[in-house]
Amino acid sequence: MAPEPRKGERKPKEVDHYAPLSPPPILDITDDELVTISVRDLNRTLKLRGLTREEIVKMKQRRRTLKNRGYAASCRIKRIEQKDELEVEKTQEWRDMELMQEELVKMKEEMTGIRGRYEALKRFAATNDIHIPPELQHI
Amino acid sequence: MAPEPRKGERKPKEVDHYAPLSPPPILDITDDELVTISVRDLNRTLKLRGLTREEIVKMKQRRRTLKNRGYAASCRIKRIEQKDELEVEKTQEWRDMELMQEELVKMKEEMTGIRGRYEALKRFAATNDIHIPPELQHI
DNA sequence: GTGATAAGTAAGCAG
DNA sequence: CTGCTTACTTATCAC
Repeated sequence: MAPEPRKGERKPKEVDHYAPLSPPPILDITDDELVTISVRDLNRTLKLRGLTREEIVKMKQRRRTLKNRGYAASCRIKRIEQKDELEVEKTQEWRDMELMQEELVKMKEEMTGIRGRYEALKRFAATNDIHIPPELQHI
Repeated sequence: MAPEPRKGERKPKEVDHYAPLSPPPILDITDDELVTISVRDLNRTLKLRGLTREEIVKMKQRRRTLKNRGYAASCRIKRIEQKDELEVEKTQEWRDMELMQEELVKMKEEMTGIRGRYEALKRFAATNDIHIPPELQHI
């Protein structure tokens, strides 16, 4: 089964907004390469090709934009992960609460039982004229 | 105390990207007015001013973008509200859990106490040769 | 057309 | 400069 598309989902970018149709790409480097290459290597390549200052600035900006694209993606991922985490924690706490509630109920029943027997014992003592020490008489 | 600015906060939009510097605004309407006016009224005004088809399309697009800006804002607000809600619920559950835990501890202490007295009562009976009915002997 | 949402772009802050 | 986060823009989807 396909992973059901989300609501406003968009296809990943295929065209490169930063490579103007004319003039053609000044360096002929893919987005992936440009965003991966080190600044040092990029500068060297730029210098070797003899790009103008303006072209260099454009290439740098294109690189920055590509980086930003990645940052934005990880930021979104992080956000939904945190939300999922919160929900998981909530569910877990809810389960713990249920368990505790059960334990509490069981204990209350046990308490009622023992209280009953304790009272019965005292009544038994009373009807048989047995004198119980005072420290054993309450509740 | 100022409401501490958020991390990547940006100034709200002041300039209108959709009103090109030249030629000047084709309709001289503010963003707020444009996004508020009804489609019917907008169409009437557009027709009255005798705008070209292209200008009308541009104006419509500007309106759509302004609307989208609002949608995006409410979407963001909704998201942070939901997150806050989750956190509040988590905190509340945590509090409830604490209370329940306390109650459980108190009950366990009470139980220990009553068990002790019950046992003492039975020992008292035993040392005094009192015969307790079998249904009152366990625990 | 309206509203919502995911992805992408740009501004601004922190390090 | 890098990385992140927010506001904004755009593409899409549902109604």
